Amino acid sequence: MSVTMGDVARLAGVSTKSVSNYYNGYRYMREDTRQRIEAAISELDYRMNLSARNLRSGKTGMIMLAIPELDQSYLAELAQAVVHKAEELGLGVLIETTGGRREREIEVLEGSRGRNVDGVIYEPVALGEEDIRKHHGGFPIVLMGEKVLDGPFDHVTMPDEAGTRTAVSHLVDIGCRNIALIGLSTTEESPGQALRRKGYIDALTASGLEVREQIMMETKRWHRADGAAAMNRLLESKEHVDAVFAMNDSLALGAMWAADQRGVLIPQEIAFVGFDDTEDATYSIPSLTTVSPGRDALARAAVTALHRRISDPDYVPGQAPIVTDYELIKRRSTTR
Amino acid sequence: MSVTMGDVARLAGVSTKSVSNYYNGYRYMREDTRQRIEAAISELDYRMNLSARNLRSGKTGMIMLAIPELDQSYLAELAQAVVHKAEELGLGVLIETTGGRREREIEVLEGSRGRNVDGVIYEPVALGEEDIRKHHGGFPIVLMGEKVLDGPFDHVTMPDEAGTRTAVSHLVDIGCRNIALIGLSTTEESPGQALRRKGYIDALTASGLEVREQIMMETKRWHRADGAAAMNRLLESKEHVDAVFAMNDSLALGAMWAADQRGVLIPQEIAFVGFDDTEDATYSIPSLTTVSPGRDALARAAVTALHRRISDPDYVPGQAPIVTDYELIKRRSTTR
DNA sequence: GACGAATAGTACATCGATGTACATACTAAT
DNA sequence: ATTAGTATGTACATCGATGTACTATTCGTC
Repeated sequence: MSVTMGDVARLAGVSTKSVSNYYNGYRYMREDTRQRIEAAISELDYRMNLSARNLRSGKTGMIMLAIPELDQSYLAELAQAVVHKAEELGLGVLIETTGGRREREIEVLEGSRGRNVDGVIYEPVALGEEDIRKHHGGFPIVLMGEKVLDGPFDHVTMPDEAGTRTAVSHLVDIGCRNIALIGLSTTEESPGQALRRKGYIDALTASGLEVREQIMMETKRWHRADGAAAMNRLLESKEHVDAVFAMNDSLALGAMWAADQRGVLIPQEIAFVGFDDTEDATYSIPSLTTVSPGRDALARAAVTALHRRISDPDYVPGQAPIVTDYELIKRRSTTR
Repeated sequence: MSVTMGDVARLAGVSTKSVSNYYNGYRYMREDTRQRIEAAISELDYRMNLSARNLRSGKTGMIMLAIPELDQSYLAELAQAVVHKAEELGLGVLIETTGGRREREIEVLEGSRGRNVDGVIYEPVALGEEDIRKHHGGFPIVLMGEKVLDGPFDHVTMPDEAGTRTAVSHLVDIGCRNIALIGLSTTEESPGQALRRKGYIDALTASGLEVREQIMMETKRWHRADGAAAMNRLLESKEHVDAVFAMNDSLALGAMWAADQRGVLIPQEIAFVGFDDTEDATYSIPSLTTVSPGRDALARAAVTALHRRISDPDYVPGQAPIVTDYELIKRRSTTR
């Protein structure tokens, strides 16, 4: 059927092991042997069967990235960064989307989605500490998002709380006193969500402002449509609002859009801040002030940690999570 | 080391083949045998070694999606759709980004990126007909984008030319007479790009309008930043322009942003139309008129065709490309 | 010119699931 | 009672690359 290493070896007049050695960069090989092998490979148009290599070596050279969805700017940009970094290390990336649904997240965690990977970078949304401990399938995992438990996992995370605090404080600094929140969960809260909520409340409290439940809006997901819907509810409620902090850029952009539709002047009447610093935020009209959470650094850290965990059997996952730096990017949506 | 099928078989008191049969849904198995096997599996917490299965069966259950980049809304949304459809068919998706670079595209095509996949969905940008014919590595491929050659490939494509013509005609209909184009290539043109250019020129010609090279702007890539830069050049050139057709939504949004920055009124002074109907376009301020190219249908068609090609040895790739339907979505960026 | 170290290459078993070919048991109909 | 299916299960070779363990050759140095 297909060309095997044995065929190449025969043509080159060497053993299959020598061909294998050639591919694996074995040091001790005479130049002419190498050339004969190369000639045989191209003559036969040989391509190695990776399933066989994987079986024998016990590795696949692939990692899985399990995220809620790809069609959200932040996650797409994150995925892109992960793919890039993985490529540098010679790893392929299999992308699995969970839709943030519990049952799918458990499947991924148990490994019953049964993909052939050496390890997983995993962003849980719906699963809590107990679930993760219980369903973990035994393969290397790097968790993105807050450290929810001690366990044999690396954690990489962004400064949700501090970033949010800084963002909300900035709104206070420019004179806002009625700062709405968009993005609370309608169901169970993800860890990152909880921390952003906490950051918001702390910032208000620290500035002596009242925390008003009426202007803390829930959304089902974190897309533009959800932000727009939440903003509409907020405007219809007639609560006084002079600023909005949204839990991510998509929500903020959707909210801005809804406000604009109703003739609200941005930022004069209502200022907006988002979180994530996606490309969209730079080029929105008006451009959006947002928290840049070190997305690339996060992706690099995750892939690097996973790679180390896979290739070094003695590696022990760090107990402290890796936290990236953040920066508040001030743009026109908060320029008064 | 790890639990094998043999261990399960021993515990259940059957042969390994029976365990294998269990996994593969073999019809003839007594209920109590099935239950013993299930019990043994969960007792041992057994997980099948997929490399072994892949080696033996010659398939991997994985397909590759090779696209220029993930951090562009259209491609992210496309990837999401592909992952979803693939999941329905039980396939995993490995994502490889080429950056639109020739050498990377060739690597993918030759299979020297050496990933373990049954087939590839491939969106070439920098490669021409000759390249594809020459470098094709022999595995099933579905090409996205214009049909560049006859060969053992399925093609799925969007109505680039007709969509563009409709979009530009709409600008004429609302009274625009000086319609700029943004998104020409600085280097070699991709097939889709060529067709959009053609659609633009044809629409102008059909309306008796002059085709002016001075207002046909080149961009290096198709991101917002490129659109903004092109718009700035256009505005600085002092050429009279009352509308912009951009080759995709990102370019259009970047261009709109740049125009807004310079105080241009949108759409009164300049109207904008994009292509792709990404989520961003719905929620931009003002919302963007754009061509919806049937993204989901495209993704479904591509995955379905590839799946059939992989699983049915008699399947012969269609000679005619699969072309999706399009629709012009009219929004505020062209409402006068 | 003899010895150890470095260099170059080989034969064969092995990774773990599945296809092939075959052996029973059980049922229903002749 | 015999036959012909149908249902249920097994033994063993096999997929293709690589690790192990071993042999053979070369080289520098005392």
